[in-house]
Amino acid sequence: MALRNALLVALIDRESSGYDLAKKFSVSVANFWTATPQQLYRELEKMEAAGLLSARVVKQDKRPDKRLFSVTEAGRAALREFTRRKPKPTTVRDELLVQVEALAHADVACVRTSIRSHVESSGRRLAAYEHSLAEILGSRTEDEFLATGSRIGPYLTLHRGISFERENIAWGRRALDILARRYPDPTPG
Amino acid sequence: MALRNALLVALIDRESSGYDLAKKFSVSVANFWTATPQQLYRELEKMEAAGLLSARVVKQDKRPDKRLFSVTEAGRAALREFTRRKPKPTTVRDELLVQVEALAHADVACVRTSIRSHVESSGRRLAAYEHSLAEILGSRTEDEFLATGSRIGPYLTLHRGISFERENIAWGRRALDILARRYPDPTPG
DNA sequence: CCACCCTAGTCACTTTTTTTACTATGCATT
DNA sequence: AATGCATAGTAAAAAAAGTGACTAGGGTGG
Repeated sequence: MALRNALLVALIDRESSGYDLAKKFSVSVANFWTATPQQLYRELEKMEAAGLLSARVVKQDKRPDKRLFSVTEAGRAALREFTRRKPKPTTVRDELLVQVEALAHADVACVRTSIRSHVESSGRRLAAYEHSLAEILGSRTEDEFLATGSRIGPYLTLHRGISFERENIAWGRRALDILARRYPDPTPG
Repeated sequence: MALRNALLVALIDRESSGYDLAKKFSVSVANFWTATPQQLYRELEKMEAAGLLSARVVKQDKRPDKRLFSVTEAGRAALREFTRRKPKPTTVRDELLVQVEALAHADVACVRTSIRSHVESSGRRLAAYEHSLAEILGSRTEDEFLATGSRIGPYLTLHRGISFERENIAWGRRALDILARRYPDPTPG
């Protein structure tokens, strides 16, 4: 029932297909919720059955048909009701940190490679979030936006995502430095 | 199969009961993995059956018996093998951020309350992580520790947890400020 | 003395999530 | 001509996770 709320939010301003949502969940929404495409399609069906969403089929030229979902009045009410409840504590599952915690018993070279690739994907997500933020701000400064803008919610979650990814990158680089000192590469000669 | 690795790490330096682990997962391990006590007990059983752990019962005075689990050679090998594989991407599920994203359609007073309580629990976790870090460092400076210490892995994951919680707190406070300006409390008079 | 919390679990059930493999079409490469 | 990639999904099963209730002794506060 939790993915449900994330879907309501993702759909509230714009009707989308499952496919659109899958992309959205791999970028902006990824910031606070992760889900696979299969999860999305299933949950969308259930939500339509529950009357939270309505769907219409759009035929396309040279492309498969798609079903566009939009939030119904009942869906809006459910979302508002959700915002009144106490949110469940954040859950994090980070295999990289499990590997790092196990460092003394690990294959350190592999862990270093994993950290490097983690830093890279944080860099990609950071760029995507910063791009979205720039889009939201438009030509306004942050102060102007904060005084008058309408998308304060997305602004705030994007900022959280941006600082999270920046910290990921800073942490990863520092970890690599420390590991390079403690576990130097075998140098030729 | 992923909780499994987190359990191997949590047990690798010290045999523990399910109950001990539940506490550990609610503090230090919470940093990178979350699990309920039921999950732990179940997974411990399976891991014992798979030969990754061995268990012994300890009778206690004035307390229920407990079963202490420790990692076997096969368990160590499995952990090392795990560190060689590419870690799965981090998953985050944060209902608070879903609520914030929905701000324009939300009960703002409730969301503000949720942010406040989120900031408070981050504060508690931060204090716990900083305490653990101080324990790891002992009387050494960070530089001395980094040059000679043996618990580099836990040091690094704790640092990640600390910066994460600090960012949570900073973000939450800023969000509350912004919301206070945009949605002022109804002032009497 | 009762209510409640701490230790140390177990059991049953339900929901959620992940994994794997499919169906189709069109477009651009090689 | 075959290959892979993007679009736009569907299906089924297995694994993992979450919820709630229960046992049982001991200690603590009011």
